[in-house]
Amino acid sequence: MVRAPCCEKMGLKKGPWTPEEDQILISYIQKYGHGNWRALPKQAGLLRCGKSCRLRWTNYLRPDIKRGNFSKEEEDTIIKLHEMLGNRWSAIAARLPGRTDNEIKNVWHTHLKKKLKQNQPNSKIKIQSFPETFKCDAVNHPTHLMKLENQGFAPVSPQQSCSEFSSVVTSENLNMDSSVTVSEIDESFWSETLSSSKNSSMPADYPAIVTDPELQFQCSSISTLEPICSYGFSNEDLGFWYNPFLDAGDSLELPGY
DNA sequence: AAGTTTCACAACCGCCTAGGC
DNA sequence: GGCCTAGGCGGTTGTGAAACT
Repeated sequence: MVRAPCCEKMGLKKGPWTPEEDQILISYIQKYGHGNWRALPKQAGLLRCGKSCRLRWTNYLRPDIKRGNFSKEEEDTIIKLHEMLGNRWSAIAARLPGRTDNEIKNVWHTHLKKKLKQNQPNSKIKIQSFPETFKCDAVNHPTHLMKLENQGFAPVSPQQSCSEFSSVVTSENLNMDSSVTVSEIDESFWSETLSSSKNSSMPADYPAIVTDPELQFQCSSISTLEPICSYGFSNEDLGFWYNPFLDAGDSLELPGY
């Protein structure tokens, strides 16, 4: 692919936008829309590349953008969504009306990452009861790229057959309020897990716990899940755990979300 | 008060993907 | 099917402001 010449070589301007440039862009888009970003700057009389115009509009000038500091609620939402989705800023922004991916990315790197480090030295989730109602305090776990280990609970791993997995997940050695250590795993875990579950002993209708985009938890079956990236599954962007005690369609309570 | 460092955030860069031809 | 382009995304950088020495 032939890369387009950079802005400077084309004699186009870079760097911070002036109020005059902003006004030209706003007026043009209000009048004609932004069907073709590449052609827009020329037609509007701006010495900018289309990409720069698109970024300025989507990140700063759009009328539906919420300016100002993030509220506590918004910060909490970002933290929770980041646990589920990782650095998928646009997916996170889609769930925060009026906020842009760039803004969320910045607030994450400048505030929230530090805040999390200070507040959460240990990565643990708490199992409150199991298996009648699966409850967990998910506030502290870092991302959904994790493996639940020991104390009688583990997600399915590529090496485990269905029966082996069932035997691992028992409630007998789980006490109320017992904790489960969480460790991060590499991205191949989920893709391997999916291929393993599809290839072998995992029944197609094996129940899974699925987090949906609205942060509601529900059960589904593995047959309805599709990989969307190396570490997630679903039609959209979901994390999941297996729980053989649940049937597809069951609902669960997961405080903290 | 002046110089230096740190912080916050806007903007850019380069890669990827979808879609048209 | 291959090429090309536009748009979208996440990572990174640049720069002005604030805090610190």
